Amino acid sequence: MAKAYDFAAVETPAYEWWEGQNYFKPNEKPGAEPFTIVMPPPNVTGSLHLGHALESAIQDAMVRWRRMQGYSTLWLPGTDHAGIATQLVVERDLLAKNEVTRHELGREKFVERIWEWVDEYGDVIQEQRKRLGASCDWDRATFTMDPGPAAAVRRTFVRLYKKDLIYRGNRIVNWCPVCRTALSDLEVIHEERETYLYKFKYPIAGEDDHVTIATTRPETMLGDTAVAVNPEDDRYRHLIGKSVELPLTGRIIPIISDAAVDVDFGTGALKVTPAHDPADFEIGRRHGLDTVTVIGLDGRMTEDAGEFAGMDRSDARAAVLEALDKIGLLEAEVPYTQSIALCDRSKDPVEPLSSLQWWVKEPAISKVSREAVEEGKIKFVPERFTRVYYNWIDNLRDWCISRQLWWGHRIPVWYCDDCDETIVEEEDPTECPSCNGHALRQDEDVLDTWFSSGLWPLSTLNWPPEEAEDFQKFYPTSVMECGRDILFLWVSRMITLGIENTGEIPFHTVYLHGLLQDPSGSKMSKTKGNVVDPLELIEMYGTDAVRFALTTGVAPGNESRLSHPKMESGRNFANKLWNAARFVTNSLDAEDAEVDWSVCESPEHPEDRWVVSRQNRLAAEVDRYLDEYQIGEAQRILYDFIWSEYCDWYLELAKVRIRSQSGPSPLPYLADVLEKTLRLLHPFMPFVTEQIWQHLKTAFAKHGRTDLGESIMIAEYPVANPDLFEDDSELNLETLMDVVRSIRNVRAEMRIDPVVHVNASIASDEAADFLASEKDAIEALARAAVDISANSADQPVDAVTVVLSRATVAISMDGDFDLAAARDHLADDLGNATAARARLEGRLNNEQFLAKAPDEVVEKERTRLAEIDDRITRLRQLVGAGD
RNA sequence: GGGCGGUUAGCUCAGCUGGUUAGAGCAUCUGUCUUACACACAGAAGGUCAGAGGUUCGAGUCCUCUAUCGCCCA
Repeated sequence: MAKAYDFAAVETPAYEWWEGQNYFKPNEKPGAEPFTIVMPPPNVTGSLHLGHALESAIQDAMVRWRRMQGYSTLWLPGTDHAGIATQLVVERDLLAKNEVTRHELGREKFVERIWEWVDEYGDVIQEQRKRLGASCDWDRATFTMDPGPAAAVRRTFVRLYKKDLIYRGNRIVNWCPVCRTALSDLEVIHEERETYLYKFKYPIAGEDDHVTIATTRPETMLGDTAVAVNPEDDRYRHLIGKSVELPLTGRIIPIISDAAVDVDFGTGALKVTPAHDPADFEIGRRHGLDTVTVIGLDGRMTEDAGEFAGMDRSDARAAVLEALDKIGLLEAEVPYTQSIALCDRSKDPVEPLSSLQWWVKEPAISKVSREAVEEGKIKFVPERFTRVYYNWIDNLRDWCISRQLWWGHRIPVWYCDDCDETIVEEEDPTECPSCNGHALRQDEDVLDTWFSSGLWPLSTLNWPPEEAEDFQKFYPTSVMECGRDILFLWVSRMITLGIENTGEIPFHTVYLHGLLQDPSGSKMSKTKGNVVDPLELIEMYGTDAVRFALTTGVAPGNESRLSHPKMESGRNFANKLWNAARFVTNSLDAEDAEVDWSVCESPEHPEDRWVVSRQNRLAAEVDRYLDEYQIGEAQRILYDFIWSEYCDWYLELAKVRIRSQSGPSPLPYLADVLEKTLRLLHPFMPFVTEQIWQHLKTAFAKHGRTDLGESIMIAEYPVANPDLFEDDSELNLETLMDVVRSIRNVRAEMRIDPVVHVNASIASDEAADFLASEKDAIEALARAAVDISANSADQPVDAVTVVLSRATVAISMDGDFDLAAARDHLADDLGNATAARARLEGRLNNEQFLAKAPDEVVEKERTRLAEIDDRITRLRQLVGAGD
């Protein structure tokens, strides 16, 4: 093995080999329980970003873990057609290359062009994902515009329409003049901006009086069809029933009373623009007001805006203000912080417009989704998202699903021009069922992209039909893992549509990860220019390191910052593991006698018993954490075990025995524990573990062990054997470590040259025999000449003495050293111990504690008290000895 | 306005059924190329767990309030 781990040479070949071996496919073992994750489909136009990397790392870890446990594991990949995004990308490309607009090209040709684009670039992002080690079944990859998903879309639309859960209606929508389409509420973001609240005087018709209204959107006044006041408002009650002369238009509009008017906002008098404000729209409906549309779909003022017609809406705002000012009707401009609605894609202000769109009756359809969660059929990780989800469900409004785009699933609705019949069917109709006419026109619009992604767990499994093999086997899927930012946009819709279509939940667990931030804690975004390309990071640190950095020490649902030190730490860990393995394989290679593997489950030597015990506890803990979806914690304890126990202690201890060739050989444990630990770690760091495992396999084979199988990724995930948990060995090794550490500490504090050996006299009541058996180890690790006795009375007085919980260590050496300082240390220790004793005693003298605390806790405290008493006795002797 | 979070070492964060003296990585200080690893080793220093109340034998952990930062939905 090379001196350092070279990830660059390993990763791509390993991935290709795995894929070629078909390891990513669900196993066909009879009786194997399925485990399925449906990958959130990235946009076809997208390229891989860190969010995908995080998502892949988590999902791949879950999937690899379950696969190794023997589940018939399926991770389903796919891509999303991403309506607006893709249309814009191709539109720009078209303009740049061919200098034609999509309108010049025409719908049919343009859609063809998008398909060409998708065929050419659509795979890029998933090819990139392979670099992350994602073990998904690529043969099952699905695209949301494929015939399968298209059938799912039609089946669902028609079903919902026939159940009266989808309707077409004229309502206020969020209109993006840049994207030229309606948007759902979820595609609108809100941003606080410093603007002005303007106050206008509207003259009362036929009187020499006026009413002052306040607005943040002056240009809409051209479309006002009433002024509304609150019926309880004494200031304006006398005006109700009168009219005002709408400035700049000359229209006479009524003053009406409506309880919805907030008396405290602005002047308390509200200008009502039913065509351009959702609240006004409702007022207009209640009072039968006219609707005057003054802003068009292109964001320009319409003919009804009179002299302002053709102006851009923002120019019109300035012009209206100027015009009103000129005639003395602009009363005031007050600075005002306003939350404005922006299109999530174009970041342009959304224009509320009244228009005819298709809607899903969300409140009605989503009731079952809430119930599924309430009944515990679907669980959120972390659990707090349950409440977030309820809050969302309880405040739902209808979902606008039609989009004025060309790219997407065309709405399966046809209108008969002969008889006005509306036909909603899965199959394209050839004639009107009502009049048998053929003048059929399909609805021009396409569906919201999220409508088809909402069917993802169904369509990736080839539903419809219900009989589809994959659907039968893998639905409901297991875990839905995605960013918490798409809980409403995506997860809730999958739940709703899954239950609506099949009567069954689409997945039993929703695991939501937090968002990634840059090192300073800012959200990563293209506009900020702080996005990091995961592929660059992979080049720098290796895939395993990047995966490790993304998911270790991160709690589910929490934001995390990614930094270079974190990735360095991951890279260093991979290298550490590599080098430990290098030592093990070298040691195996250097051993002439064949290693006896049969002893692995029955260790004799205390060091071996210890490491086997620790390893088994590790396996148990990792299993528990993974069951609880605590991937970060699982990795943390793996890291700790490998670095701080296996490498720092077991391996160093083993060296001593290998050198001296005395006692039972540590080699079988050195190798076997490493091999099992690699398997435990594999789901998180797939490449380095596979590579090392292959080296181990070769080294094992030389010693007659050939049970390792083809690849670590299809090897069995280790299961803890509680029979091998060993409290005594663990306690003994703790004592050994304490002794070694105490000597090292004294050496460092006394600035003793590393080559100088010191003398250590160790006294211990309980552990003398054990420590005596570890004499070689202690001497080697502490660089000391050691003698061990059961009685501390024999220890030298002119030494630096350290009192440990199960031993007293007296360190002496030639030359000068500061005994007084050492004695001060002891006095401090005694002080601390006495204080700790007082606390313990207080607790144990408390009858409430004795009565109410569990027996084992009380017992533990008693043991501690005995230990501390012992310690205090020994400390007193030493402190006294100096006097 | 409604909802959900965060506040733990200099920095970034773990700490999920309440139970020893609260942990890690990075940074810092001291020493070391000790034959697996300087992407390393050994040692050290560093915290009133935001604040105040409460529940409890026992609170970083549960409850209430306050401060402060953030996110989501209107």
